[in-house]
This record gives sequence, structure tokens and C-alpha cells, in this order.
Amino acid sequence: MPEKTYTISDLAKEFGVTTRTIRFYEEKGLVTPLREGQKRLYSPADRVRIKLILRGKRIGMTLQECVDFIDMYDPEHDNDEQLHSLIDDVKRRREKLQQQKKDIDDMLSGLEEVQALCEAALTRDSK
Amino acid sequence: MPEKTYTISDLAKEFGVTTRTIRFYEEKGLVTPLREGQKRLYSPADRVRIKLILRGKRIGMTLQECVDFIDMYDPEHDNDEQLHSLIDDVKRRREKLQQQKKDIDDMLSGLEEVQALCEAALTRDSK
DNA sequence: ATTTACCTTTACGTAAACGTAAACTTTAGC
DNA sequence: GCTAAAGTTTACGTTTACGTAAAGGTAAAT
Repeated sequence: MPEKTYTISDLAKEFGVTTRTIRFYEEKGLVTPLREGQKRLYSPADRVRIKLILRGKRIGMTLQECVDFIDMYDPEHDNDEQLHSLIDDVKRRREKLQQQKKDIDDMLSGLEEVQALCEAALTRDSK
Repeated sequence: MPEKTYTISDLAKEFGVTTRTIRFYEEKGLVTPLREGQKRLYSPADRVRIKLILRGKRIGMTLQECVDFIDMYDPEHDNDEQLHSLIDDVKRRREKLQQQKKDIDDMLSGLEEVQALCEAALTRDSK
């Protein structure tokens, strides 16, 4: 079956970013869509890459970190050395993610408290 | 008891940032240490603020978002309207944090898989 | 045929978050 | 009394991640 394709504005709309953003990612080599004449044609794989980039960004990764992260899935693991190096990278990244998760949990606890206090103050006032 | 104080390099060392960073935060109004002559004197409260700022940064918050977040704990909740508004802010922030947590969990799953595959490839080679 | 709605490239502008260097003062140690 | 370490202000530089025109090509709709 003929692979589905997307225009730049399709993806921009879907992900809530501007076309400028997507072209910028291409400038940086993060995506490399095909061309139909001048027009960019994005494959499902391109779409996924953009999705992964935006996910990375949501937790504060730089674009370079997003690329590095995505490349972990697509490794050129020729030899043992590269495999070991990749495993080390994965471990480091996992630890960082765990720390971020802990940070988030701490913040969530705080916010829940704040919300409870606010709501208590409101019901108190309403009496 | 006399409240403990910190110099700028005390805090810089503790948090692994430069003094420039801490002064920059002051420029932006994120902290307002006392002075002893020219020298800045940081209180435990200042220290905590910096800690919270850096925690926020770790999950990708901008400095402004960090301030807004910290201010949620220290609210001027004069009237009901402000309380409601604060509750709304808290809810929005909680949702965002939940999304980030989900993103992190997704990434962690992916990384665990990658690591497993790598380790499998290694043990296979060693035979 | 011309408006409308996309697409394109090129290029300068901008906000955030510091880095870096210069030039100077203050305090502690020898 | 001098030097070294830490503090200070001022100010220009840098990277990241786009925003925002400007100037134009293409294709469908009226």
C-alpha cells in the first residue's frame, strides 16, 4: 500500500506548532522529508520523529538531546564497545529521568496541599 | 537563635552553579538576599528558593514559571476570586506535570527495552 | 483571470539564561 | 604591608529555539 504522507501544515496543525518550527527542525537535521517538486512530503516516520522531539521538549530536553535520545533507538551498534557505550548512555538518561520524575512528584505533592488549603479556605468563607 | 546565613559561593558550590547564575537570579528578582556592606548574605529561605528554582529548571520550567510556581505557595489570597484563580492555576499546573510524568514513563519504558536489547546482544556475542 | 490559500527561500530579530572579561574593593593569611 | 582569595559592578558576547517579515512560486476555486 502507498505510504501515507503529510504536508507541513498537516503536521503543524496536528502538533500545535508553526510550520516555521518544523522547517527549523529540518535545518537542524532533525527531520529530512522527501520533496514533491518544492513541497515537503512527510512520511509517518517523519511524523513520529517530530512527535518524539516534541515529547522530549515537554520535559525540558534541548533539541540536541532529543536527537541523541531518538538515536538510542536507532543505534549503529556495530561492535561491543559501541554497545557498552550505548548502555552507559541509556543508564545515565534513565537516572536523569528518574530524578525528573521525583521532582515532579514532589511538586505534585506540594500542589495538592496548596489546592486543599485553598478549597478549605473557600468552604470556610462560605459559611 | 541567630539565623544561619550563606555566602554566594557557599550556595553556588552546594548547588553546582556559578555565582553569576545566582546574581542573575537576583537581577531577575527571584531572590533578594540581605547585604552585609557590599556582600550578599543569603538566608535559609533564600537557599530554599534557589533550590526550588533549580528543581523547576530540571523539568524544563523557565525562570518565570519557577517564580509563578513558588508564588503559589506564598499566595496573597485576599479574596475568593483570587483563591479561585489560584486553584485554577494549580489545576493547570498539575495537569501539565501529569503529562510530563507520562512522557517520562514512556521514555523510561523505551529505554528499558533498548537496554535489554543491548545486553542481550552482548551476551549473545560472548558465546 | 484573479483571488485565495497554500507552499517556498532568505534573512534579520528576539527572548531566555547565562558566560566571560574587565576593573575594582574588601577581607584573611603570612 | 603585601598578596591571594573572594567579593563587587558593568557590560558585551553567546547559544538555543524559534518569530517575523519580505518576496515570490503553485494550484484550486470563483
